[in-house]
Amino acid sequence: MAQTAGGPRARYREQTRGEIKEIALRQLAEGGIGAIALTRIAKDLGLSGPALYRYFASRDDLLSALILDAYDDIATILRAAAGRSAARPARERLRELAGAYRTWAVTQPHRYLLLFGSPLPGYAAPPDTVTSARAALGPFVRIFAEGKPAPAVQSLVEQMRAWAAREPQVAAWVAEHTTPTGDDTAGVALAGALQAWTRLHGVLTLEVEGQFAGMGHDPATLMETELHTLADTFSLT
Amino acid sequence: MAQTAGGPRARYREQTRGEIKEIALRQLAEGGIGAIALTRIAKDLGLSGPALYRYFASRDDLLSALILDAYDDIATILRAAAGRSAARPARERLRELAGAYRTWAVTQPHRYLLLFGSPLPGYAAPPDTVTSARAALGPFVRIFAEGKPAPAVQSLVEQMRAWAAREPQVAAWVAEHTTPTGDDTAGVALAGALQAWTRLHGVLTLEVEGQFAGMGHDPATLMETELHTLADTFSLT
DNA sequence: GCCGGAAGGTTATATCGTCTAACTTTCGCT
DNA sequence: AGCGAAAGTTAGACGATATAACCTTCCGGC
Repeated sequence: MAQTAGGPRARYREQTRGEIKEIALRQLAEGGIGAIALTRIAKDLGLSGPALYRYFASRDDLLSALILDAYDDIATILRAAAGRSAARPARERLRELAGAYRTWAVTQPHRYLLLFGSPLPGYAAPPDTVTSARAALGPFVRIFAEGKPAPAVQSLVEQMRAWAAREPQVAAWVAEHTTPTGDDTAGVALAGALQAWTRLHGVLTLEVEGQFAGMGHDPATLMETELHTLADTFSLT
Repeated sequence: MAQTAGGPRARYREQTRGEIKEIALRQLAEGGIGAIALTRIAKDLGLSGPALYRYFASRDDLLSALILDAYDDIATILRAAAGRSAARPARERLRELAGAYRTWAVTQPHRYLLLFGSPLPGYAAPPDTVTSARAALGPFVRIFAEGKPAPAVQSLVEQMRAWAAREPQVAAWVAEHTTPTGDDTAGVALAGALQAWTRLHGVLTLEVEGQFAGMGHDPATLMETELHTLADTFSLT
């Protein structure tokens, strides 16, 4: 986080915001999103009621902050996983990334659900989340840039190629993570990353929500199978 | 639904329960799960407040009913899709099933999220949901029973085979949907169905939650790609 | 050093939601 | 005809979000 310099007032403010978020995360872990209650946070802090509104304009505002933090967190651990395995073959890098992602998700399921569970009633994701989500996906893009996609995924590759061609920001984002080798690198890289992300979520949301309860498989095995076959589809080394 | 015979009292009761659920679905469609409020339902019905508790013991009780209805609904449309395409090759049957499933989800996203969005605070899924979920998956099991899985999915197939061997109910459920041809039909069928379900959810939850907003692809294409490659993995005809 | 004003905190209150308690009314059934 | 359960009512406890109106602390410029 930034240094939060400024006067002592600003520093105190930032610290209090931090404490509030901390307690909110505890409530989240204990009872899910619905259990995050400003009044109870206030009580925990020894404050009373409306004082919290000095720090967060509304409950949604607090939740937004938690969501942004979580995205940042994920981006960080994924960057770390990517760095840790940078020298290894693409398949293993994918495995490492996915493993880090899954660990994050299953060790703090409520936080994962905060990001990917049902969107809140009237809640509209702040535009920053798109940026953050992209940052998180970056490492996946890099991996699939080297892929040679099977015919079955061709139309998806084509759509992604067109997307990158249409929006310069996207092309720039891809370029940031790849050293372009061929012509439609961007399309392949984006398609692979999208599929990887989608498959991870397929497994993880079901696992984290407990929908696999009573089914005789190890979710980790399912996830690895999903990524294994994806790596095959893109002929990853 | 059953004839709900019995006295006129029972019939009236059942009808009122139906109206309550109807209004609840409307609120769900308009504002998500959080927008379902017993008091407002009561107002809509011209009743006042606590009267609803004669029909549903609690808000969670009402939600449970909605969830069960939704599962039944899905099972029904999937059965229909399976019947509609019974004579066609496995790949096309998969496509038909997935299409029906996706249509259901995207035309009533809130209802889909009711089933697969974040679980409610203290809500524990009634055991019936497991039954219902299994019923919904049945048609997928049938399709993959004919598959010849690639080596990449072997460990998953093995786990599912062991599961069926361990729990007679599961074996019976599989047998109900297949005409066993080989030895480990059950393992293959279950693994394929599980993967199909997982992939569908990966795409659909992201789509329905709007997480694909601003990404340059058609979710339908992504879904078809995902299933196409799965069909390849299982060498479906 | 001092004092003006913003930031932090308070209590009171409106509103809305779930759910219980206690009472009354309706109406099917014997 | 009338018993009794089902259906409905009002009153109210409780907890949550959020606003209003009002003190209090203390940073910072002069």
